[in-house]
Formats: sequence, C-alpha cells, structure tokens
Amino acid sequence: MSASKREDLVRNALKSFNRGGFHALGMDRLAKETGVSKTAIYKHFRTKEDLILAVLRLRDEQFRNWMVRRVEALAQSPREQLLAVFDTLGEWFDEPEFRSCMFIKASSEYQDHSHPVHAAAAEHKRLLNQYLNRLAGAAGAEAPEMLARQLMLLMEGAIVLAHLHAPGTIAADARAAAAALMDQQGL
Amino acid sequence: MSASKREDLVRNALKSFNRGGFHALGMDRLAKETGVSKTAIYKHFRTKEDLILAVLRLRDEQFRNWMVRRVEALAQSPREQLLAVFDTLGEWFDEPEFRSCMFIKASSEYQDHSHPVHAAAAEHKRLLNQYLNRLAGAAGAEAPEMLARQLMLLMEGAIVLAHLHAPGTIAADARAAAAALMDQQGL
DNA sequence: TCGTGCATTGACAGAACGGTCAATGTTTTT
DNA sequence: AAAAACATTGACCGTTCTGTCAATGCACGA
Repeated sequence: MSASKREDLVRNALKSFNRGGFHALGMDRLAKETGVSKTAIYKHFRTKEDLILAVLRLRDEQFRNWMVRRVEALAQSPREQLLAVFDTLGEWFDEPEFRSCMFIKASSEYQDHSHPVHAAAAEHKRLLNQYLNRLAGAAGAEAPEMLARQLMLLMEGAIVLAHLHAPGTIAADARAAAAALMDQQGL
Repeated sequence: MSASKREDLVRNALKSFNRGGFHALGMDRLAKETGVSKTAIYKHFRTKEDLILAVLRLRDEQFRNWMVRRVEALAQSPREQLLAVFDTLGEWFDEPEFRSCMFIKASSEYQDHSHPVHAAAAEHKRLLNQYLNRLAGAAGAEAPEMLARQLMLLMEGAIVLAHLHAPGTIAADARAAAAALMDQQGL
C-alpha cells in the first residue's frame, strides 16, 4: 500500500501546487489539503524540494502523454498533427482548472539554472521540443529543428498569454501562425 | 529629498525582486539589500504588495521606454521596426542580469486574475500588444490586430525559453518567424 | 495473546515571515 | 538657541515557515 499512498500524495500535491505557488503553499496547508499529515509526508520525501521534484516528474509524464494522445486522436498525418498540437492547447486553456504551465511557474520561482527544479522545467520543455522536432521531420519540413523551435515559441507564448489574459482566441491565433510557418517550409 | 529617496528605494527593490522571487525575498533581506531599514520602507509603502506594485509600475515604464527607443534607433519604417523588436529582445536576453520578464514571474506567483499584481502584469502586456498593434497598422498589415497578437506570442515564448534554456538562437528564431508571419500579411 | 514493526499523529523547535513601535537622531522653523 | 517636525533605527509582535520527535494506534506473525 505504501507505493500507492505515495502516488496519491504526489497526485494531490500536484493539484495543490497548481493552485497556490510553490513558495506560497506551505507544508502545513499542503498536509491539510492532501489529507496526509506533515510527518507522513516527510517520511516519503526528505525535503519540500524533493516532493516538488516528484510532482514535476508526474506532471511531465501526465502532460506529455495527454498531449500526444489527444494529438493522435485529432489528426493522422504529421502535418495535421503539428496543427493539432495547438487545438489541444486550446482545450487545455478552456479547462476551468487551467492555471498556466507548472514548469513555467517553477522556472519563475526557481530562477537559478543550476537548481534542480529549474533543471526539471528545462528538461520538460526540451522533451516537448523533441516531440515537435520528430513531427516536423516526419512532415518533411525543410528545416525541422528550426520549425520545432519556432512552434515552441508559439506554444509557450500562448500558455503565458492565455494565463495572463483570458484564453479567448489565443490558441486559434497560435494555430494560424503555426500554419503560416509551416507553409513557409513547404508543408 | 523624500521623493527621490522613495525612487531610489523602488529602483533598488526592482533589482532585488528581479534576482529573488516575490515570495522568496523577505522584507528583512530587502531592507539589507536596499540599505533602507524596514521601518523606513513601511513609511513609504503600507504593505509589501504596495511596494511590489510600485516596482512593477517602474519596470513597466522602464521596459517599454527602453524597447521603443531601441527599436527607433535600429529601424525607421514600421515594417523594419516590427522586426527590430526581436533584435531588442536578443539584446535583452544577452544581458548578464537577464532573469526573464518580471511580469511573467509576477503572474506566476499571483495567479488570481483579480489580484492587483496579476492585473498589473496583464496591463503591461496589453500595452505592449497595443504598441505592436500600432506598428502593424502603420506597416499596412491586412489584419493588424491579428498580427500583433501573433507577434506577442513569439515575444512571450522567446522570453520564457530564453530564461529556461540559454538565450542561444531564440531571438533570431523568433525574428525569422515574425518575418514569415509578416510576409503572409503582405508586408 | 503477546510482541514486533510500521504508519500516523499533535506538539514542538528554530528561523524567517510581514508588520509595528517607542526611542533616537537630524533637519527645519522661529 | 529652542522647539517643532520629520526620518531612521533596532528591538519586538504574532504568525507561518520547513523540518523533527516522542507517543500512539494498528496490523500481523509467533
């Protein structure tokens, strides 16, 4: 039962950290919100930072799995899938629990590049870039790395602006921009 | 002298908050770093939040002034100026003190849209959007609002990724993407 | 039935948090 | 020179922070 308890804790902590910030949410309130006493939490994780890292690992897996699945459900060809990425973003933005990207927030609160939390955030984005890179290559882009980096720009920008203002047409704007960039690469 | 003392305080606080986060940096350390005692700070600002709002007001003015000036120095025609925006971003990213955008970080730490700090961040981005909008209109874009929103996506994305990874080619990638989007609008 | 081991707990420690206040300079006015 | 006005300070308040620990409950094997 210990493993599943731990997973439950991380899953609940994910939700709590998503609402409050990392520094803003203390361990006492976290204990209350997860229903796990502080001492029990510290049995599983040596420090708050370790717990945050576990939360980010779960979130990385969760988010990338979800995105790949949704994209594959929405479109078949690599070209269409690249566009579908922005449709999935739109779905995400419209969720009532949407509160920006946990990794962008993490890198905002842990600015030092050598900090493990910052490194975890960077790694997550690197993996997303890799995914777009693969799609761009399969779609036959002339410069797949460049296209992937540019689509990453649109994606991160969309996340930030959807959180700052209301979601509105942001995902659609990003999708249209992505289409234009793909056009330019002969897709 | 009171007015200038206050301005000094805000200017120094701006630097300090830029290094540490908003929640992460306490008032005691802030007092030490600014050289102004805590009591003196609270003479000028009722709460920490008020000080943060003053810092953000200064940063908004500072940043937008700097960007407009640099852009006008780098290019004359509206079309060239739109591209020059991304050159100025590149200059910013390469500064050793670059630590992402203060407003993105603010909206990360103050997620509630009704929170004054979040609102200040949203307003800053709205003003930047307005600036791009004006340039896009002057350049003769077919859909200037749309183009401005898309360039905002590239800009915010570039800031986030330049902070997460190293600056690298990010500003150049964003500039190339902007050129493609402007092409599409007949510019 | 009695231990043995493990999970859980409330209370606590020491430091740091935002914010306040009486006391002490330091000007400025008369 | 005396006094009124202002600026600044270190010490302090109650709370909350991360992290700890002795005590308790509880399952399970002998």
